[in-house]
Amino acid sequence: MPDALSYLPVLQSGRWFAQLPLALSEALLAMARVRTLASGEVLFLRNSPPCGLYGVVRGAIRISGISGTAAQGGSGAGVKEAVLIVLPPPVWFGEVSVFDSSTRTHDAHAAGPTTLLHIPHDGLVQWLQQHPHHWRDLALLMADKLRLAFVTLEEQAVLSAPVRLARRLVQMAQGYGQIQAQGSSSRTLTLTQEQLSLMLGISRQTTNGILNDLKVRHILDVQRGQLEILDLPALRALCQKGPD
Amino acid sequence: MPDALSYLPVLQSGRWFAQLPLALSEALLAMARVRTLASGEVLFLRNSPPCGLYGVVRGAIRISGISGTAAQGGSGAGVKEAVLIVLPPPVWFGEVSVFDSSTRTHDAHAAGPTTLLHIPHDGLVQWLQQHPHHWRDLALLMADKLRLAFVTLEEQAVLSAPVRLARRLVQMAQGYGQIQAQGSSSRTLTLTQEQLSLMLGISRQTTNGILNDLKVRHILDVQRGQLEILDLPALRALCQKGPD
DNA sequence: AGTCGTCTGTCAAGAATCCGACACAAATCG
DNA sequence: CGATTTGTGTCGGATTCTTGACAGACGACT
Repeated sequence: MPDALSYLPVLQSGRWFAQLPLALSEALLAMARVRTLASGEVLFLRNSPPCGLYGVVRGAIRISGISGTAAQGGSGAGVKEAVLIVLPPPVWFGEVSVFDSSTRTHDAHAAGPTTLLHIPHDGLVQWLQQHPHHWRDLALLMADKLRLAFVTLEEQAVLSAPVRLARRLVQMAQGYGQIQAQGSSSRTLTLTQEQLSLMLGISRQTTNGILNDLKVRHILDVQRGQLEILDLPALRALCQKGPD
Repeated sequence: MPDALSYLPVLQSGRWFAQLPLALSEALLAMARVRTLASGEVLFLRNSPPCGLYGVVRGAIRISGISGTAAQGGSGAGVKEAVLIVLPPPVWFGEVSVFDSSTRTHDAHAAGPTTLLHIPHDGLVQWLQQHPHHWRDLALLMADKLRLAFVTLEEQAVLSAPVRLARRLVQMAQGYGQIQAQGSSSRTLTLTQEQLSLMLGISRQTTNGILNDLKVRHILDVQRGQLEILDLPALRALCQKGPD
């Protein structure tokens, strides 16, 4: 089991972590426990008590609203799963419960084999009580997410499905604003079309149609369970309103 | 000009403010400046620098954004305004910028004659630096909003328009979870149908249709520029999935 | 190798929603 | 007071999206 320190390079590529005061980032690493999850394994479920802060260092975590991985196609009352987001490295999450000690609002599953750093709740809170000005640093994580949520909410209300899809892909490629350096103009996203459709609140078929269109235009490469962005500038251009 | 203290009863009805440690709530009141706005007046605009924290004590503040494509269509194509939310007393807002000192993500206008308490940015930050464990208390405001945003995001993706409308009305009637005591089973909301439609991301016509349906069923009273909830339990019942 | 489950591609029917248009009522304002 | 603006009610056609269904492709497992 590798030490938390060995993931420092990954973590440093994240905007939030990289900007932390040394005292806090070192304390986080010192308190961190490395945890690995198999694909699909549950990290926590809705309404479970606060368990601390997590940082993704490998794989991804799927945050979803209504659990239902039973995979029964069944034609009955479709209990739709609402995937909120799929978090890639080096994103940190779970901080809301650290602040208000309230229960989780969503389920968290591993999307593929995943490695996390886990900062247990009690230890973190105790440390913060002794170093209270770092509450602000932790709160910056919430501030980022709140801004992101506002943007997403606004887009959802105003933009058409194809544009929303394009924007989401761009956001994901940039680690939801958390990845600092990039340089590479292409990037591979590991998720199924169905997961993507659930994130956008549209049907799988519609998603498939839009994806195909992007594929024909050589903007994306679509493969089983993953998407590769071939032409990021073109994708960005589609993020404006113009449908076609 | 009344003193900030005179608004204490209103403020105390809010969940967040009421639960604050005395030291913080007293400091807020001491730093607060009372500010009144005429209907439609601008409080701040997107991209403006952080100006501090605000608490609504009378009237309401409309938080809105515009899908910012700066494209001036020759045909005068609609620049859609996306209303995020209309904040009634005793809601506090503007805290995100206090944490990250970054610019505003949205426009804030007065929806009707409005009175605010304004805690200027610099003074608040300075005070918090001297009492750093209160950063956490302020962060609770963000935690509440993040939870609310997550729920809204999920609803937007999964629920039908009529259900979303019902839920939004219920939420508004409860001050988005910020109003503690209630008791009154009816409540008047001051907003136009168009604003409501923009909040939900549906067209005015669709909104009008749903509203009419609720009116016929004596759940709502619909008047020019305002809605009155007549039957809150019935409205709550509609918040489940069943369309009709 | 063969089987099975998942993911993808595609179709057509039908529902929901949007859009432009228009009439009308209520507020606002000179 | 009449003129203008703003908000509401309503229509029908165009558009988008959903639903359900099915076939093929790929990967995993025995």
